[in-house]
Amino acid sequence: MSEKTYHHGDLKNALIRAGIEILTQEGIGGLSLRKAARKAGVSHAAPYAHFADKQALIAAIASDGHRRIHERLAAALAEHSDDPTRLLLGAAWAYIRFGLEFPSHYKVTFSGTLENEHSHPEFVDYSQRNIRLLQDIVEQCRAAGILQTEGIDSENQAVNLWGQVHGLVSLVVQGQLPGRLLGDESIKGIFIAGLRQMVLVPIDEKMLAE
Amino acid sequence: MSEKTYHHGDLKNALIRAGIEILTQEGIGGLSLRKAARKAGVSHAAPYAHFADKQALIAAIASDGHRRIHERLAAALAEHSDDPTRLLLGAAWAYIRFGLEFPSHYKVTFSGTLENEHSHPEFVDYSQRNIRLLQDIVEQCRAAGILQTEGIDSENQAVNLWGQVHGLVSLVVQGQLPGRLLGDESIKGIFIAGLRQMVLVPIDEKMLAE
DNA sequence: TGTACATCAGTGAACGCGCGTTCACTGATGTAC
DNA sequence: TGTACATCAGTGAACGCGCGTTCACTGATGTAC
Repeated sequence: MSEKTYHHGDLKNALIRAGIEILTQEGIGGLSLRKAARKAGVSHAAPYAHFADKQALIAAIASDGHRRIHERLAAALAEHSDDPTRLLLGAAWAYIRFGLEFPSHYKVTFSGTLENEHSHPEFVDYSQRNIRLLQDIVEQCRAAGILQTEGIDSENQAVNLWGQVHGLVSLVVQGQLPGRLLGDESIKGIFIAGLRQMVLVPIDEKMLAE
Repeated sequence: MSEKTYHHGDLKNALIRAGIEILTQEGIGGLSLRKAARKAGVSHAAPYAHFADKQALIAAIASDGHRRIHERLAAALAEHSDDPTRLLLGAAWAYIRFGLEFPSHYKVTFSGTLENEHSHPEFVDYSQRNIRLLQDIVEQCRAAGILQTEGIDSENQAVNLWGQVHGLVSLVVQGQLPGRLLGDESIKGIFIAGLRQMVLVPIDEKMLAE
């Protein structure tokens, strides 16, 4: 993989990876096509063979964020197919952990750096896959009597749940919470306390393994 | 206010207003010190008499966002001092409306465009004033038996509530929700449904006047 | 009331920079025969 | 297996641009006497 050849072979993905690294190290302001090309060991014009413009690279990175979240949610779904309470907790916590581990990637995925979401169908697809997956999870929980079904349909409930978790991650990632609340344990506590109010069965903090 | 004088008189605030306008019209990427100066009718070097650098202008705009939110929350508090249910609904809805009316301003306030939040004490102050105000509201609701008090302290509860509302606004403002869910009425519905799950008394949609 | 002077908000030229994007090109690859 | 050729991913020079920031300056303001 590290031989230098005229043709890179996997430049598109290499640029996405490079972009994510730049994001992680320098934040959103530091991302440029030229820098990504440099990091991938390629001339600054090479990206144009794979991306129409800078926005297209950003769209690819944002889509990749959704894809990674999808992976994690799907893994939770597979692991806890027998226990909806653990499923809900596991999925939400997996989501939160992605945000905390890769704050800059998370921000690009959600913070509107992408200017015209709807002109990047691949981004919209990935995003909607996640909504659907979340709605599946919510429906399993409703069927098992873990979530209220009265006065709210499953789509609304899924959006609310997503909003709650996303909001919490955003506040943390964007430095809006006082420092005292920022530790992993503290965030877990806040998250559990919030979930407890929505869920109809008792929740034990120890259900969040790892 | 519109005579042309050598000394502007209120340039600092004029630049903040200009910045907010640019944000509204062109989004975050369009904001530059030079453009704000142009819009305020002043040479491109003039801003440096009032802001140390570009980040300082961004910090001022973000602080102004928090200030405006504070105004709205305080107004809700004053208006509904006798009815905690309406207070909670009114405050949350006032917050949401600010985000929907001024999406770009909202984004700058919360989306981490500001690089080093903690080196802008004025921003931190404004942000913490809002947390405190929200916590006051939560405490009133707890005392009135409208919010659960078991298993969650008022700070956690305030952060959760904030997270939920902020998350919902963010998803909308950043185009993450399918178009079908984006109307004002639809958002109101989602919001009410979410709140209903957290609040111990019945909520009537009509409580959200306006 | 009038004058001298310190203060400071604004000007405009100049700097260097990295960026996005285009273009004519070249080197490698794979396929038809 | 060998050759001709189309395809296309990559190169490097060049473009124009707006930006952040600095600096020596100038015009207005207000205050001490």
